[in-house]
Amino acid sequence: MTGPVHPSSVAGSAVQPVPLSARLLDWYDAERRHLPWRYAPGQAADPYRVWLSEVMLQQTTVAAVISYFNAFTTRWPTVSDLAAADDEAVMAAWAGLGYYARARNLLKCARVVRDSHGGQFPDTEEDLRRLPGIGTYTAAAIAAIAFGKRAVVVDGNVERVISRMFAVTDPLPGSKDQIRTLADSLTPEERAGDYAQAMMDLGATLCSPRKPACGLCPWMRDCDGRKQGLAEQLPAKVAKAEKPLRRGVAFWIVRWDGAVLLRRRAPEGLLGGMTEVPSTPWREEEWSRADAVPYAPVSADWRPLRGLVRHTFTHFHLELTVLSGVAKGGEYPGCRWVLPEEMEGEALPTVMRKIVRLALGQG
DNA sequence: AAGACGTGGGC
DNA sequence: TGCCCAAGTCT
Repeated sequence: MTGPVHPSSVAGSAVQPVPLSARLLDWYDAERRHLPWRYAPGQAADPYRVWLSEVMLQQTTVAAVISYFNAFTTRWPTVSDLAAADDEAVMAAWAGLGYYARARNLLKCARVVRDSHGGQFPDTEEDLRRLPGIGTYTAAAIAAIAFGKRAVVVDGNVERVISRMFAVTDPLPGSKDQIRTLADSLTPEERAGDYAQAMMDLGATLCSPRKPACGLCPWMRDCDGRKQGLAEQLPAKVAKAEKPLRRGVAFWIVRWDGAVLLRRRAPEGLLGGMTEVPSTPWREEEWSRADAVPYAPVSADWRPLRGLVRHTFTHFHLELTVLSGVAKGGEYPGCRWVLPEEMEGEALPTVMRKIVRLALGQG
């Protein structure tokens, strides 16, 4: 045997090997999943919806994205609508999805498209790459899916598929260039968008991180990783650093009418631009009451709430205790009074909603 | 050019 | 329970 056996496209003696890409596309056509941002074959993709979905899907599961995508496209049907939106409204609509720099860059990008591109997304990877929040992957994905351009689309799924297919044992992220070159070698000229989505779908379904369904894979016979019994162990990755534990004290400040004092976080950095329950900084050292209270935006007769809020971010664990106090009201810099029934519409990230839940539960 | 940057689900 | 993971980007 000199190489992989390819099925023939036509029965007969003139055996034409079917390229790997064609076999993947056949699989995709048969297994095509219906997602709100996906279009029927032959239907023109709306670059706005492609862009929005790709940004939402960065490091985020399909299941988590669907309701946000539907909410955004209903409320802001075009990139011009989004460009005209209030920052606060967009941040509130994004609340819970995570990686909030994406939402800040989403607005920046929409406004650049409006102001510098006549309201139309550019159609080349190079120009897309210049827009805020669009990196190598997203530029390639939009070029391929929205504009049908051949592009080497490499996300985490593709890295997994390719590293298995070619039995790349060097660990990520060092092997990224190698994987990109190999991915390039398989990428066809035709059906660029379908091929990109097919690769990602393959990684998301059959070629999954654990228990890959090799028996159903259109590339089963060609996969070096499977042949070598390595598939499930790939891609290799360098070990991640341990997450430190940080601690903080949050201040649940209630006014006579039940309104709670919330604060706007700094525009950049962790949870940048989002709303918070005021708190001390988060540090590894434990807080004494005397250490913490000077960070409260108001003075009050503090009473500790029962329990603890635990939350894990990408790079640290967080434990928050909560001090509750009653304040007279008034204005405080960067702060607003919000009734509990209005919390829903606030740009409160999940960790902050955990504090709200804890406090309201002891109302 | 490592590290910052969220969250929820699965095992 | 705790760790790994998901359609990455920015600095």
